[in-house]
Amino acid sequence: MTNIQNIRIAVDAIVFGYQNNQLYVLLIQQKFGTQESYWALPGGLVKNDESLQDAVKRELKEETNVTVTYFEQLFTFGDDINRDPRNRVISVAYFALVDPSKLTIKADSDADHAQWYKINEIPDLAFDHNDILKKAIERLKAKLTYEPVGFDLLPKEFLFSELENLYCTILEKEIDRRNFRKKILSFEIIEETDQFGSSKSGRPAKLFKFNKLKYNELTKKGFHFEIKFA
Amino acid sequence: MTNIQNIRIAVDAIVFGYQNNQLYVLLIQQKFGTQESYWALPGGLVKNDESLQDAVKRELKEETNVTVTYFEQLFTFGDDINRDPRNRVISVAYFALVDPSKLTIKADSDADHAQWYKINEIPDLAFDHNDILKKAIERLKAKLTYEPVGFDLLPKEFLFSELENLYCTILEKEIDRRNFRKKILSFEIIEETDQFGSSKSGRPAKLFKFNKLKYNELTKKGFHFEIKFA
DNA sequence: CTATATTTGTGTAAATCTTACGCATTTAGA
DNA sequence: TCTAAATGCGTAAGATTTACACAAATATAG
Repeated sequence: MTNIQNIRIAVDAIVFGYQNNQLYVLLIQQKFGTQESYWALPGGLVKNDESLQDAVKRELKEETNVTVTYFEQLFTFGDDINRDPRNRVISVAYFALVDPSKLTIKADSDADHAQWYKINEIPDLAFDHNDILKKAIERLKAKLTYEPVGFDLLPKEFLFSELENLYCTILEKEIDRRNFRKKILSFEIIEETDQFGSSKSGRPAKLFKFNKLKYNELTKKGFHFEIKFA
Repeated sequence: MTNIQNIRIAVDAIVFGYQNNQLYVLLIQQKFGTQESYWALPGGLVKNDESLQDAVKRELKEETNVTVTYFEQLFTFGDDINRDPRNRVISVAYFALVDPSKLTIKADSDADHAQWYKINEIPDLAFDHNDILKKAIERLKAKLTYEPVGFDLLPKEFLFSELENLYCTILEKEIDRRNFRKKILSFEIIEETDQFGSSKSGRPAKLFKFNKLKYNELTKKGFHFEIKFA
């Protein structure tokens, strides 16, 4: 019998990206270990002198070359003692959002191979990563309705129809286009630019941008972002 | 230089109780260590073969003799590398609710001393426990508005005025008594009993009880509990 | 160059929900 | 028996949400 604690602590990142009316997650392919060849969430062990947040950022940089725009702790997975067959590992999962349009992921390094996966084409992942991802999707859905995180998945300037499609796609719901627009505009946290977006056909649409400063101010005054659907 | 991870993993519990129109937190007094004589949240190191949840329950039982009615993971504190001056310790904090009226806490053991503290009379706590508590209070406030957790703080049978006071006290807001009652009753998740509660003066009031089964059924059908205030 | 398909931008009436109140009822105690 | 205290119920005004229709601006097919 030993009293010495022998538990590793790791971090994992669930990075969501949105493009072409599709929600994606960033996965990496394990190149070694018992879970070899399985795809997995980016992550790894925390260093002794490193904060949890720094650990996630470092792993993301190392494994995928991605820097995220939104970032928060999701949940700590440590109830299944054998979630990692090698050792007892407790993992602090982080939830992150990024606009994938402007970044290049590490696609062909020696060690790891990072890739965007469509949310409804996720394979069997290593460890309990399918569970972790499930929880992250729930969080994303919930968060979309009560915080303006959708903008972190879009380019700085975006079309109203893109925002609308993002909500429809991720929440898997029908939304009345007109009521949605009215609601969002009533918050006065997004602004019209003088640019027009490029669409294939139909009337050209103005580009909008999210005014985060304004949002923060309003929040301080008691404003609460909320999108509900029938 | 060493590559060996040397980080401990602990759990802490923030146990809320409500009595006499007051919100309380359960604290224990440290009997050893650098933080001796400081009050602290109950908690301790996770054992190698123990789930996080079991660790919290065990520590609570050992240190305070309390078994909680509601229980969920709050947050993992691991960004401040020196939050524990002895070692690097990452702590998974759990948020718990209990009706204190029916239980006896461990008040005078050799090792630890557990005690309810009024939420606005909290002393300087050990480690970063004041921060943890702050986050727990925020969670409690938020949760009260979108999940029926208030009932876990009350006896099985309660007066409407007790429920109302609980909301007023914890959320630190004025509520219109009549609108509050109407709202809660409209959910059809609490039931009138044929018992009457004992009040000092005024018209006697019926006791009510929360029908958790009904709530779960309704939730499956898409019902969403929500209490908002002006 | 005209007609058609496609997407954007705006408005309004009905229904629902929230808010702000008033008053009668039932008890304990002066 | 009168008063204070608390409960229980109701309703009108205001605000918000929902459902739905049509004109405007462009690309493309003919």
